Amino acid sequence: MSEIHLIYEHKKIESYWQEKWSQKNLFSTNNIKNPYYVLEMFPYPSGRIHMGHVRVYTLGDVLARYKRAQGFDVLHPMGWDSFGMPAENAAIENNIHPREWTKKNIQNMKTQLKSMGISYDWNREISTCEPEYIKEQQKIFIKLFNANLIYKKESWANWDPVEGSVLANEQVIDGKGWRSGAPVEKKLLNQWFLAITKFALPLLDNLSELNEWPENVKVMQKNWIGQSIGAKLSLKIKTNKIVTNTDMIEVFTTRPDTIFGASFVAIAPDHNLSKQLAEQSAEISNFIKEWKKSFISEEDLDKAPKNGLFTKLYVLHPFTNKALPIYIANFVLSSYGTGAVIGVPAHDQRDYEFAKKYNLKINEVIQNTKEKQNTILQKAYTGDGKLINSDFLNNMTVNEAKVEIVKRFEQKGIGKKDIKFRLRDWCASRQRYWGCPIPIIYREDGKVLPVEQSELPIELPEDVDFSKGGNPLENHPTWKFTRCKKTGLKAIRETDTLDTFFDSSWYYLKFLSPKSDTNLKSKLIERWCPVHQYVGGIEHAVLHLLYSRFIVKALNSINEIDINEPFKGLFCQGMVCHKTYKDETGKWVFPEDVVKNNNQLIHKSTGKKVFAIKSEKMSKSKKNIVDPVSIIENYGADTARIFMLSDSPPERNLDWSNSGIEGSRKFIVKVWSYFNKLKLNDQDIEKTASPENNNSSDLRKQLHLCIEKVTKSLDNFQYNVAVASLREFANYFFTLTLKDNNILHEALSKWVIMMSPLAPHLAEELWQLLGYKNLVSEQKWPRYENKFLTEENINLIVQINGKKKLIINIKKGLTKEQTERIVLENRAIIKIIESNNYKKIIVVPDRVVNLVI
RNA sequence: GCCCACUUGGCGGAAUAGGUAGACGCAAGGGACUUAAAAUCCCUUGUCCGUAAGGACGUCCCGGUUCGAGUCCGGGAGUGGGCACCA
Repeated sequence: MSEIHLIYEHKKIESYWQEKWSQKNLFSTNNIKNPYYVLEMFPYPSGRIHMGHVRVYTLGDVLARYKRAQGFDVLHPMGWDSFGMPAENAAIENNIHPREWTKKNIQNMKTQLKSMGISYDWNREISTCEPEYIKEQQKIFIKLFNANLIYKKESWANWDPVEGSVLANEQVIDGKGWRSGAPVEKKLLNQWFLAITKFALPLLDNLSELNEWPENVKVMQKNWIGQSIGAKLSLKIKTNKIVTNTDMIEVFTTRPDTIFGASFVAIAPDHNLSKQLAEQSAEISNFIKEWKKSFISEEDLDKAPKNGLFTKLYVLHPFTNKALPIYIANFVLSSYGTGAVIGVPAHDQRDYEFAKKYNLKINEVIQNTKEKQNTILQKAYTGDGKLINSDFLNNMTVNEAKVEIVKRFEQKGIGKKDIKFRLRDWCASRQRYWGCPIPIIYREDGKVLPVEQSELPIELPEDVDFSKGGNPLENHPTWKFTRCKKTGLKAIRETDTLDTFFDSSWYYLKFLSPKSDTNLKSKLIERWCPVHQYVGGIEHAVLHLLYSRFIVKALNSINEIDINEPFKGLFCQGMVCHKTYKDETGKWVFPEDVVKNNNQLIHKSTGKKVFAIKSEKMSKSKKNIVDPVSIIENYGADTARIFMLSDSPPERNLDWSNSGIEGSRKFIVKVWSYFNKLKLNDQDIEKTASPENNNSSDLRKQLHLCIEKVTKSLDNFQYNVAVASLREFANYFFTLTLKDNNILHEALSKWVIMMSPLAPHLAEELWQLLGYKNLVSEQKWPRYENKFLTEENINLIVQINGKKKLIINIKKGLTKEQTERIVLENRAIIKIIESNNYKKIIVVPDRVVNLVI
């Protein structure tokens, strides 16, 4: 029999089915009977997709297609996080307008995303730089402004000298700009802040309700918010000859129970009192000057020695009336708590180090009850124990003492319970052009006012000059000059633009009304939100995800929205990694330039030795990027998708390998060739629908096992296991033909439906080869039936002392006694128990029998 | 330093409730087809002993609970991530 040599033309096949889906408008929904909102973090339009995008969008698409097959009304939109620095850099470097550059990039990336065959509803496409988006965002800004949740304040900002802009705290990594890598400087600026700290407690508390979020993300947010429960306490300054307008110092402590161990008070160098003292003392002002210099280099903070300067002032201990010296100390932060601490060297490591250095008393007040330790402390003891040397607190536990001492503070009117957070308000000002304009005017009479609703959106001027550096909006000849609509008074526009994290903190709401005004109180939001499943990188664990939660809570608190959390389910995928190589000089080498010669790695063209470094996240600088566009071109989207889903669990890192992508391709071609050989027409379908015979019962069992495994794996985000189960079943049916199995057609049909979320183009092609005229993307997900899974016989494991000795195939459902008899009558077992009388027998019916000898 | 996660063959990884460890794939080796190669197909592949039948060991290390532990508990090591003078 001559066989026609077939070639799997992925380009033709994939574009054909993409066109079909689009014609049928298959992925568009306006039904909200059974809503399921799948969202992947939208990309910055850099112009080219990378493997990280391929992975996250494949994962999201599998879920969207799977849920659609299960009968959900799936919302699966895509848009563009299109404001931000790179567009402005491109404008400066290539003399192209940011808008033009961005639009071109969006076009390119959209084409690339479309070639992946993802089931997006492109009718809902949004872009954060468009007027419709800006308008809604400015409305939100004004709402928050009017509710006093946005305010302006002068503050030390992290100034990135390369970007020429401020950075949020979380955009500073190791004292360097997160994007530019330049050392960050301190600069005093008047900037807009969002009052996220007002929501610190609900942001923290509601984490426990997010039970479909990964635990590690919640832990990161918890640490980021950083709640400390303690007490604040006012201490009276003993002699106040020098300072006239301060006679109390307020301190915050989480260990009020150790109050009797206090031996000093330390204040921050930029504490108010320090500033006042500096005016009168050259020594103090010099100390502060020195501190300011070291303030800029923030590295090795823990290694930095603890320095302090005695102010010659004392406070009075509130209970013993003893005088405690006041120090100005470099380890006290003005930005946390009250900028002043009470030093208890015996029970705080920092205080301990400080006390050792300046010869201050170390008074032990907590006794470790578990281990008897020497009174000569080697380091501070911070654990639990019994209070000693503490007057009325003696013999209490730490927790009892905390409660009691706060009571005493309150009685004396000197302090009370207090909670502090590490979280800082969100600085949302950027001194940049390519961002959402802040809808605020400064009127000539000094009033700071939001722009009138009717004037929205405030758009960016198109004619800008980037050549001068600095903020182009500030430098624009006319844009910022305006008038107050109500009074006609002259006014100047705010020239700062918004941090792009503001743009991305509410975009999931905009998808619900992409083309019209967004009504935050609409039924649409109530029905579709919170997003059922959000998918994205863990790098956004605290920034984007916390800001989004805050925006929703802030709007909710002023009754502008009815939801309280933006994302019900969250999934964080791992990175895509690839081998890296370095040559002897330490320079990165492209993996494709490395060849193996006599068991040594050498550079293809130079012949020099190279060394394999571990697999790392794909990045340009490490030269280990694999371009998805060329992979899709050469292998097809389905091959790329299958590779992305195989082997590694989605939450872990995925190692790119050429053999892996080849393997995926082989699988696809093999399946397709098999279906081609079976090719059917309508009549054949009817023929195969003959009554079942014995031959097919095993196939049916295997099929239902496969359906069960795939369904459960997909439900648990174990996409690698789903692929494995689908391949396992394929290995089984590859050996079958329609002639000898009358339910093969049905089995293959169900298998193809299960393949369709993973490799949708291939699945459509196979569906057609099975003789169907409709689309597999419209089919219902198959159900597994337990009646086909129940087996007549099972393999009973027989163990001796817990070690597997024998497997007996017996009838399922036998009683304990029946099972025991079968085992004890088994010849091999008799042999064993004849020589060693057994002491005990454990029988778990249908599973295991264990003989103890 | 503090907090969290992870550790299973040569590699990526499977393993409802503690009950056949290594599914599925990659790599490797052998064979078939071919003038040859590629492609494809078939077989082998945790380690050790044994010609074999078979046996012993084996899920980072040490200990515990249990008839039975990759899975539960205690201690330790290593890797990765987050926070880091936060009082």
